[in-house]
Amino acid sequence: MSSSQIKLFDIYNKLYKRFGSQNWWPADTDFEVVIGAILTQNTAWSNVEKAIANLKKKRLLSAKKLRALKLVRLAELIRPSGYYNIKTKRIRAFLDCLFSDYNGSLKKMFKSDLSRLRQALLGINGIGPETADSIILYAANRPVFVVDAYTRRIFSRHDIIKPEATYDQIQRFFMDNLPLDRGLFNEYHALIVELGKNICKTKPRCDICPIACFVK
DNA sequence: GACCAGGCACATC
DNA sequence: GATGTGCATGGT
Repeated sequence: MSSSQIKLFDIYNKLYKRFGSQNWWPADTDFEVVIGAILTQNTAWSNVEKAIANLKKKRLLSAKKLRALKLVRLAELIRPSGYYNIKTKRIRAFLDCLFSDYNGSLKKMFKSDLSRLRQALLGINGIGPETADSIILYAANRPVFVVDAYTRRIFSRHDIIKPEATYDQIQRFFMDNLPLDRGLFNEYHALIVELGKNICKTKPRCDICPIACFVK
């Protein structure tokens, strides 16, 4: 094993030991994962939960129901998640793609091979690499590594990646140095988020960041 | 009241 | 290609 491989396994093991299984994604259906992935863009999950709860309460959390909903009504329901006007358009854009290209069926959409699925998702306005990969990993159950702000912050602080590395470069680093295991990728990303939520809020904390005791 | 959160698109240079 | 800005609510 290379030193990068050893480091990534070591960090994973330490995170798992510290935080345990995260059981991601917190959703009842694949469609809920998709909506949650869009709603959580640059947003605290606690706010997303309120928006999802609104949709669930009205029994609207399905592709068909949401598609039939007026945009102002959708915006009103997802309001607690913030950026609600933009997110309304993004959800709509996803649904447009889902219905025009896959007959409204997530199952059909997820059947295409991994790179075609990723390209299709990235082609939707409002779905960038992290949202696309979250959908692919946590809804389509395919092995892609999800990179987020915490991943960059934590791993660059520990000199494992460069802070200026692109999304694709960081993703490649993880996927080149870990087995392509969707269970592992699922848990690893969730653990990184859990660590980030707990301690890695602002840059100046780096020196006293408790992650040091996990990594070093 | 400031700062942040599981991003992304778009404008401008 | 790099850098800056708008989008918005709710918790600390």
